[in-house]
Amino acid sequence: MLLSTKGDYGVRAMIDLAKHAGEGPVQRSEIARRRQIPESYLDHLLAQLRRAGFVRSTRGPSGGHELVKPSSEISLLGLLEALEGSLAPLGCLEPAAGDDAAESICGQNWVWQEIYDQMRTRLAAVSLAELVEHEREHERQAVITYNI
Amino acid sequence: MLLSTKGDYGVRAMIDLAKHAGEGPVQRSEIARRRQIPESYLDHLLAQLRRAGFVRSTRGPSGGHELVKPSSEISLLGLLEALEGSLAPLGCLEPAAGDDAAESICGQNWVWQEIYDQMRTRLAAVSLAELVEHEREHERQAVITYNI
DNA sequence: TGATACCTGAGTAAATCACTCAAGAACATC
DNA sequence: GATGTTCTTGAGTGATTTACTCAGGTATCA
Ligand code: FES
Ligand code: FES
Repeated sequence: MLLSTKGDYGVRAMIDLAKHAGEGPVQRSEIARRRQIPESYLDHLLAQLRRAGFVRSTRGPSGGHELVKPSSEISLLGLLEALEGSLAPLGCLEPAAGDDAAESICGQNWVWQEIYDQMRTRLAAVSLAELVEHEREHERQAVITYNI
Repeated sequence: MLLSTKGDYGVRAMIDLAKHAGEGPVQRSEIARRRQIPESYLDHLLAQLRRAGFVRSTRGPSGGHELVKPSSEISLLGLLEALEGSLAPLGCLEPAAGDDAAESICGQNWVWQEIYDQMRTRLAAVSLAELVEHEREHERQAVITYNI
């Protein structure tokens, strides 16, 4: 598995923040409840997101977290790489300082390089705003189904 | 990282076998040396590949391993899935019996489903024979470079 | 029968994962 | 300025996975 809970939870949290953007700070306890994330674990993820410059936070009563940039300017790629580090499917694909000796010994390198590039391109093209929109659409569908 | 050394070593070994197909059994010690794989570890990988039906082996002096099918009929996808299990980048994408409740709670599901499908399609389209051919090409290039 | 090679399962050190806990620092309100 | 709320940080932990090794066994050939 390429993504750990870190990436998954982190994106969930960001979707939540994006959904409530402009309504003032959102508290971690609310995010945790709504998105089913252990609260004490979410702490660390929010800290990481803040250090990465995606989120700003205020302390004290009625404090919480909010997005720094508009959600349309945040790509899924940027988010996930901030949370997970490199998304490379293989160690030898990481840009880890001139260690391309592996290619000569291992013949599947090029296929994975292709796949990795495609993956990154796709992830870069998806914005947080799009994820929120998708979720809203999904909710509408659910309501319609329920009403029938 | 999606792939562990298991998948990497396993494919390396298979490339080696494909390269020497038709020349009788290849010994694990040779594979290990040529492909830089710990020999005692390779044992387990070859056993797994045999159980998965990719390789047949003969014991005793001048024994070893050889491919069961022609290398053109072995896809990289089949190989890797036999070695690594599912290649799903996220737990919730595994076909693990009607657990699609995750989609309703997590909004990035669909993007990864797309990426996963593309990845599998690409991997299915690459055969072991192609990997060998690529490696041969690479060797030729290296020789030319060396000669200049 | 003995040398050669594969086969198998147990074991293991190190790393990573998915958290929890506890102490602290900033902030708002009364 | 005391109090309670909320974020902040680091340390610690059990479970799991990774990447192996090792010891003993089995089949085959000469
Ligand atoms: S070492 Fe990179 S693909 Fe094998
Ligand atoms: S739970 Fe599957 S993408 Fe988040």
